[in-house]
Amino acid sequence: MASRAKATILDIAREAGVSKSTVSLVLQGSGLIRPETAVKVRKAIEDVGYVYNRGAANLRKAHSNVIGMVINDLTNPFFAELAVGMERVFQAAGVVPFIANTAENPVRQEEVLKSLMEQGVAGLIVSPARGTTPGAFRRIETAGVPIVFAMRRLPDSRIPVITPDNHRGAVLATEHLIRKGHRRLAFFGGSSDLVVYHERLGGFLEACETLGIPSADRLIVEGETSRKGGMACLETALAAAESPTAALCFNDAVAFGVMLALRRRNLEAGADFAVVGFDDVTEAEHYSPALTSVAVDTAGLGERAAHVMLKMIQSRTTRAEDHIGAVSLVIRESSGPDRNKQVGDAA
Amino acid sequence: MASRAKATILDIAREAGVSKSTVSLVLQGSGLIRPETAVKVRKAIEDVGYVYNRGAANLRKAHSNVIGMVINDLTNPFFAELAVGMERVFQAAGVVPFIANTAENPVRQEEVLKSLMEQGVAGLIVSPARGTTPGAFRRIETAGVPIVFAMRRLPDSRIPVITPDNHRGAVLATEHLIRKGHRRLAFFGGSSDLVVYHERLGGFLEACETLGIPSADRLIVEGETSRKGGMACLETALAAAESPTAALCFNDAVAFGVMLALRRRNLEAGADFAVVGFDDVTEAEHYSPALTSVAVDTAGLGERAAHVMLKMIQSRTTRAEDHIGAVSLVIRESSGPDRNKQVGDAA
DNA sequence: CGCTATAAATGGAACGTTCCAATAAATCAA
DNA sequence: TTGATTTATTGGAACGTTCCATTTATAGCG
Repeated sequence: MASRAKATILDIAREAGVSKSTVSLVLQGSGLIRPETAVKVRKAIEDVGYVYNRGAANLRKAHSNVIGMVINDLTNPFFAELAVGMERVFQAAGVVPFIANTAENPVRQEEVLKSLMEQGVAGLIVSPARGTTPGAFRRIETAGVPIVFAMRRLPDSRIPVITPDNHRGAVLATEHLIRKGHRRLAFFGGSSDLVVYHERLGGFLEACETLGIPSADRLIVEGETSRKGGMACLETALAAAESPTAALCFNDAVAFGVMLALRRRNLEAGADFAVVGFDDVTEAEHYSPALTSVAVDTAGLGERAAHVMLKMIQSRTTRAEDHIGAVSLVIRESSGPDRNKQVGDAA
Repeated sequence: MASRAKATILDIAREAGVSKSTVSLVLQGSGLIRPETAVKVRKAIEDVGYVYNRGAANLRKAHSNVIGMVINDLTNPFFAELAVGMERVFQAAGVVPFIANTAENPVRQEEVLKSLMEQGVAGLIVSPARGTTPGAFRRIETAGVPIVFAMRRLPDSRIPVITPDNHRGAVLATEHLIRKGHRRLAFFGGSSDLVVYHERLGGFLEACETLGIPSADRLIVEGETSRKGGMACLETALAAAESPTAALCFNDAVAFGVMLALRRRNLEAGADFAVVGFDDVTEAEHYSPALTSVAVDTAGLGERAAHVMLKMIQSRTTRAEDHIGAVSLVIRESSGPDRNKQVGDAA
């Protein structure tokens, strides 16, 4: 079976009785070759079991057709949804995205980026790992390879970013809680080495300010952005002197953790303690009680990021505008008794 | 900034005052070069901002260092965990895995495989999409590129498979339910175009047989392998004349769906209807009630698959033994009142 | 000192493609 | 008929690496 030395363009040229140039033209779908010749060549390709060597091709061609998607945590369904959104667009454009996971580890990220670059990617969409150093992408920038950041930004970088309107989302959610009558509020989860954290926390604080919640009645508990982190946050909060009655969580994972911790204490999310999440992952709707959350249109942002990348590649530029995606509050049961059923308006 | 024509090995040779061959040797970490020379060269590499062109290298080298992981559904945390397990091993081996998602679509899978092959991957780990045609991998086999199937197998293929012991897992789970006193049992979710389905259902039926549950008291409901599918299954089952009191679900997603549907009917999983899942995803433990499930050591299977792949590449063979992973039943609340807290023994 | 053995560095050919300039064949104008 | 134009096809020179066979420098030994 396994025909030894793998077939090259010359083998199929010989097989079809044409020159290698002709085969190359056929491969690229050039309109210059006579249809009958093309058919003959394609048959030879099939017969020989030829596989195209893109590495060799890229040696001469300017651009490759592969795009790298670097994701900081694939096990988080949120980022998986993001990846899927991007994929849809790339597929339609005939581009194959390769996904690489950094597991929130900057060192791993470095390796992954290096490898992708060596592979000759046409562009990179990155959701940077926590703790990424500012210079981590300089190498790539000077190489002239377009990059787009998705969901997360770096403190002082000029790389275009596609992100939801975190500030506005946090404002919407916080206002919602205050309007429900809560006067002592908490912000749960996340840590200050993430720019997103500041954006979301900022929105929370602004809404508190505007609606007259004194800073003494705001509790901020940093923590892991996971279920476990959320559970810890709730424990901390309930141990406080004047404990809060409602919390905006950094993301849905934290919110799920909070709800679990509540249940363990025989408290009910919604009735005894209001919980609002962020990101509105698909699970949120199915939880019990269903989680009120800020919907960010994850897949839509993924699509947008992919489009921006394609545009950048096409116009061979390394610059693009940021995109701040609209958000909306999806009100479900976890934020309190089900009195008003309307959905928050989009930003 | 972006130094135009990107630097090659010759540029850095000139910069360092050595020959291109020397640079190549340094790049490969050959012990032949004098340490001081290596240092000089590495400095030049840094100064010039050189990026290695793996495509060019692969033109001469036998093997590339990239391995493709083709996953049928990245949004399913189960497969994401699998991917993460593989990654761990590959990272340690200095190999970079590229992940591609097929979204359970055979056509997409075809594209993805083609692209990966063109990229010159050293090997492929594949969780085949549902409905994959038997011949889909012939191309790759004849090209002599090693493949391993993970979690799923194809009906009549000689490609090595890494999979959990589905049959045994189903037997364990079913026995557990029967020992709890249930006499009318259901098997929920999945469909017969999946080999796994037959394995799991087979275990269920065998256990029923052995422990004397007549076939009239076994209900089999096919359905989507998702929450939604699970909800539908339960409705169907409760509508039956003599409805079952317990169900083994095809996977955890189905089980979650069943529990949601129970809650909507104001029934409690465990007390009113026993539910057992399959795969034991991390969520299972955190659900309420916590889900009894067959643990398959997902990440471990991923690691195993990666190891097998590395071994195949190293020994340049395209054959390897199948690996059937041990499973264990993790008993939690969803399968009935919390009387016995022990964990099922491994297969 | 000359000779061999070892260590370090090197030039050139090859890998599989693309692309340009050139050719060959067919068509048209005059 | 000849030349110009169009249509298909083709050889050869890149592209950036690796690897083999050499060359050059260094050391060892009698």
